[in-house]
Amino acid sequence: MHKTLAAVNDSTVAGLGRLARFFGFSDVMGRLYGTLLLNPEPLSLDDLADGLKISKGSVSMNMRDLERWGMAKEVWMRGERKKYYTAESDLWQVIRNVLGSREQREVQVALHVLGDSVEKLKAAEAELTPEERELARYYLDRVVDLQAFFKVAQMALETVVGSGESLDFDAVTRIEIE
Amino acid sequence: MHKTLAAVNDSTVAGLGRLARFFGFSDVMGRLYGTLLLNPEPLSLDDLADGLKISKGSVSMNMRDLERWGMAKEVWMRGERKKYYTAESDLWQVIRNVLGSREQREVQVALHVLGDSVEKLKAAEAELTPEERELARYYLDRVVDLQAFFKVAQMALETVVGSGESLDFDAVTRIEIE
DNA sequence: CTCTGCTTTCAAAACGTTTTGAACGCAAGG
DNA sequence: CCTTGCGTTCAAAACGTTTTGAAAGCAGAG
Repeated sequence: MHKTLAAVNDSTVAGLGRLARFFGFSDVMGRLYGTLLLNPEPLSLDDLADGLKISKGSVSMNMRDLERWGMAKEVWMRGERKKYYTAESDLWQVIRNVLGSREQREVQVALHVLGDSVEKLKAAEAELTPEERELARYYLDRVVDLQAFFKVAQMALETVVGSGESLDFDAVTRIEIE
Repeated sequence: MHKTLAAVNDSTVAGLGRLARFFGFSDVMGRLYGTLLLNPEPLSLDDLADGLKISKGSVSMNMRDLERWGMAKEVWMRGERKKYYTAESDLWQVIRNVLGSREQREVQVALHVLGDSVEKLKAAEAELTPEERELARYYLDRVVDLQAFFKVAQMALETVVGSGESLDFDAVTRIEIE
């Protein structure tokens, strides 16, 4: 393959590895996704293992995860006994999958815990000594601050996750903040 | 201390540990920050080491990081030889520090690499075989998609980082894809 | 049913990160 | 000066995660 193509392939695959790490996935998942993304044709487990120089076992496990997250799909090649995969190439769909089913849950949990804290602090007020009561108020201020942060996060996530079904990438480059 | 206060303290400190991890910091950093956040008075290294049951060496190193990130400040207590710290309690300030100096750089780098790829692909076109040329076009499409994603991220970051005292939430939800 | 070629599993090994604590450095007080 | 009480450093140990490869599983073909 021409060296320019190889270089672009390498940096893209490596970059998606980084991105995967950033989102809390394994590096390998990102690299597998990148490899699939840059291949017009579906690839088999062996193709992927060879291409990335990792064991087949690892490919097998990571591909399962990629499928679970809606980042890759299995493709049936007629007359073939191997499994073939392609990348889900709609990046926004991938982002929505991840944010929707993982980050949103995290934020919900955090808000729930913080809400609990607020309730507990208020409920306990009666049985506190004056000193403790002062500290409780201090806690309350801090907990409310944290709640504010998570509420913003929640809304931001809802905005992204709830955005239109299919997104036109050419249009994205013309994004504007009012 | 009253058990309610202790419980709220525990869950908040643990939660901030999680949050720190999410943002790519160590768990300990988050817990130290949480401990400081919930203490009206500054704490010494020993206080922190005792409170979190970790070694003084670890506290020392992690506090340095917290300071670097603008998440905690040293406080001079007159007549004391110990170092005392308080948390930077303006959460938005903390968020802006982190996003501004770390995430934004990451995104810049990514955009730069992708821009390079686009250039290289275009420049190499002349010397490619017809097959390679087709693949190059395919690569270009994918790289442009990734660029679009990072541009959105860049704008979102700019919105948050460039916001004033308190984040104008409407601005976040108005990052729109046309 | 058996063989064949592929996928999946999982325990062990490799690897990377975090934590510790002892040694060191440093500054203030005597 | 020395001593004392801190903070910092860093190598070693503990710990956690990822990768591997051999073995087991499974499905289709004959």
